[in-house]
Amino acid sequence: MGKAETNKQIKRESLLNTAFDLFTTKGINNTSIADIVEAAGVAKGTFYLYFKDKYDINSKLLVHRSSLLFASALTRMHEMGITDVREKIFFVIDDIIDALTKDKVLLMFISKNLGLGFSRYMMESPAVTEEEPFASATKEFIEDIGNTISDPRLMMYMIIELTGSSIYSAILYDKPVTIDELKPHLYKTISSIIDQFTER
Amino acid sequence: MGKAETNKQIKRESLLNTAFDLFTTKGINNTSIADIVEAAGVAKGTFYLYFKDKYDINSKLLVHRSSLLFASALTRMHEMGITDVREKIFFVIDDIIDALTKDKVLLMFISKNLGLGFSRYMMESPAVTEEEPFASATKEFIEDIGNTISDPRLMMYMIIELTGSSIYSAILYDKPVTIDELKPHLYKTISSIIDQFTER
Amino acid sequence: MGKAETNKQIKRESLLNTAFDLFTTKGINNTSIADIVEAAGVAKGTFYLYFKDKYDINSKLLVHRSSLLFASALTRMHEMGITDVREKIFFVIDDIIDALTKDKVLLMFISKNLGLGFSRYMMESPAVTEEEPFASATKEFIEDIGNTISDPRLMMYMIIELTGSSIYSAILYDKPVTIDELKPHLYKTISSIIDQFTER
Amino acid sequence: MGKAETNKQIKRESLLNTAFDLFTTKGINNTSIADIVEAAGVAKGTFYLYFKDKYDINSKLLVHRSSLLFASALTRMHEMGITDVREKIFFVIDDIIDALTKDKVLLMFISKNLGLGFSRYMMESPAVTEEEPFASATKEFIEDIGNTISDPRLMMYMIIELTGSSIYSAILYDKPVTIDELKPHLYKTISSIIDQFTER
DNA sequence: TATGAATGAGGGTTCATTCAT
DNA sequence: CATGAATGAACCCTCATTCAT
Repeated sequence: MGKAETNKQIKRESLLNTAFDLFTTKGINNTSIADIVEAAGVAKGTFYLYFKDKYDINSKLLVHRSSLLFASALTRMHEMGITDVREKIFFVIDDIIDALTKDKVLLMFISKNLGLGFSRYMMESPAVTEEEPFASATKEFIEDIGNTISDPRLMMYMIIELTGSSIYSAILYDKPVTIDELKPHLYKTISSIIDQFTER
Repeated sequence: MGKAETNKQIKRESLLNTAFDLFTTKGINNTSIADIVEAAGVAKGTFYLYFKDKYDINSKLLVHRSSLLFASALTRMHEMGITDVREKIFFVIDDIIDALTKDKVLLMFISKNLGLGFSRYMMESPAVTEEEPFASATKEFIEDIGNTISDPRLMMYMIIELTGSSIYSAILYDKPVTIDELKPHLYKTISSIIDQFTER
Repeated sequence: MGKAETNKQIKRESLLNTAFDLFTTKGINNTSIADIVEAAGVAKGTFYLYFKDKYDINSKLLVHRSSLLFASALTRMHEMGITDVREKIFFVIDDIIDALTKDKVLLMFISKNLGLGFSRYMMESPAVTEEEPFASATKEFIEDIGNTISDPRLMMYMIIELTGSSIYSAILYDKPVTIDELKPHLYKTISSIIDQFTER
Repeated sequence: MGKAETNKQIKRESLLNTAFDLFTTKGINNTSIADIVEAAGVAKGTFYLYFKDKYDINSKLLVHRSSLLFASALTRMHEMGITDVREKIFFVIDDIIDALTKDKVLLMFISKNLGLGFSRYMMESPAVTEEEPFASATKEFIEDIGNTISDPRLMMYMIIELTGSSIYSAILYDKPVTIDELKPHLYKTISSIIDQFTER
């Protein structure tokens, strides 16, 4: 609780934020630890008190930022009191797309790191995430929709892969169409994926 | 044509193949030019007679290897004498998935380089590809299906993104399901995407 | 005397013992102060309350451990009530060899630190030793044998150098012979050294 | 033979000599590779073309310098046409002591590196020495005296250990006596060691 | 063309030491 | 007395690139 403890958190946060800025601006390969500490205003040795190397800080950033993204979408979903499964899925997807449209830097950061395999990270490796709140929220969501969906994990995998990979270029470069032009087709396809997995 | 000319080609090929092996084994970041020339059996200076740096050799590899993949699928498609558009699309997708299932190293190499944005590379940047045969084949294919498809580029974009991102984990890790378990769902979804874009 | 005083001694001892273990295991060059304090379970700053640096703790260890070795040999010698000079010398040498044969780690530690020049340390530098009991015991011993030996310091120098340097490899590696095979030759040579210095 | 090859040797020699000077002046622990290359007038990277690290250059120096010492003593011995074994041994010992008395820096360098165990290095590890001429010369010498000596290796071990450890302090500090005062006693002792091993 | 020795800037990492708590 | 976060100098080592041969 003391002043020291607070100071530590400030240093850590400062390093995280600075690293995020530099990684998204110059790329992780062109960012040196010297760059990070200089911009963060701490000594070089201090970096190593908090992180193993720049890949460590990078993965911690990734977990933290993308967890927030998904968690806040789920929170809002609950606040809305939505009950229908299809509506739930669309709400979450839509919320995340909106957030990423507003925060293109975050979109680039997440895309570069996850590459193909967006969902692997989101759905499987709780060991990697290490963030209990997020992991449990994801699990809960999948169990929740499991009542009406035959294979909820596979369905979410397909939806997330399709969405994650197709919105990137649309949001950032309006290519091959703008995100607003893409959405109708995307949602129609998602809808048909849900159909496939809905028990009749 | 002469012996010298041949020797040059041998050196170039040797560097390309060696670089591919090292990049896929150790990753491009952990591969130095010293590593490449040593394994290829040429002198350090020789490298610079053929390539600008290791990113240059990497992008040339990417273009070459993935062009072959797509071109050979199209060739086989023509050989089969398929006329139906839907069948054409399925044939090409299936052929590429088969090839990548058999050559996982190539799958990893392509995935790591393209990340999200598989289709951007395949459909758009002729400047990047610089390979006429491949670029024209792609163009031709898109024009070909344009007769029955309302927005062929967007449709191919969605199909390729969905396919490219979802098969990676399935082929390499059998996660969340094996490629054989994924295929029925993938093809059903592709089918519904084609439906969306088919003029009635 | 109080509890605080005791606690201080515990910390100091803990640091000394930990340092000994690490120095003999990893070598002094590969042992950092961070290593020592971590293993000893004290804070970094605490180290500097007791020692100047790792070379300080090393030399204090050396003095302490080798003093004990020699002092206990002399004590046992007195207990035995030996009177003959030649017997005294052999008893002390034998006792130390036995002790070092049983404690090879200590042998390595002393050897590494003293290198050539075993006797310089034992016979001369009272400034380095700073340990009165040990210094006086040595002095007393030399004076004691001075009655029958012409140049007791030089004689002890030669005996100690010969012994100290030849037993190391024999005890640790059985090279070029085992310590038991070496002993007869060693003692015969020591005997002839004593002869040289014995007044007739 | 070319100019390049010569230049390489010059660089290597320069690094070796510079390192020797610095190691003997400042000690190996206080000498950085930056110090060495700066004094040698080459770039940092050049160091690594010839040596693995500073311990590598150190051990190469040790082998080279001490080989020369022993080899030149043997050469002179042969030139003298000495036939008596006892005389041979005394000649070699005397020659080396003379050389080390004249080159105290070399004496310190060798002493610091070999510590106890001078003879282990000289008599046993041909793998460490890697210098054929020296190794074979040593072997030859030992075989040579084997005709009249029962266990020539053990005898040489004892002589070398006694000599190596006792002359150090005498030459460098005149302690406990000067080298000239030590010699008579040393030789008398060596003589009695030879006696022990001489077959009657 | 081909070579490979030489370069030296640059990056990652360690660690003794300090000092506010 | 004791702590341990913070420091930043120092060091090791790599490696893309050049250029005389």
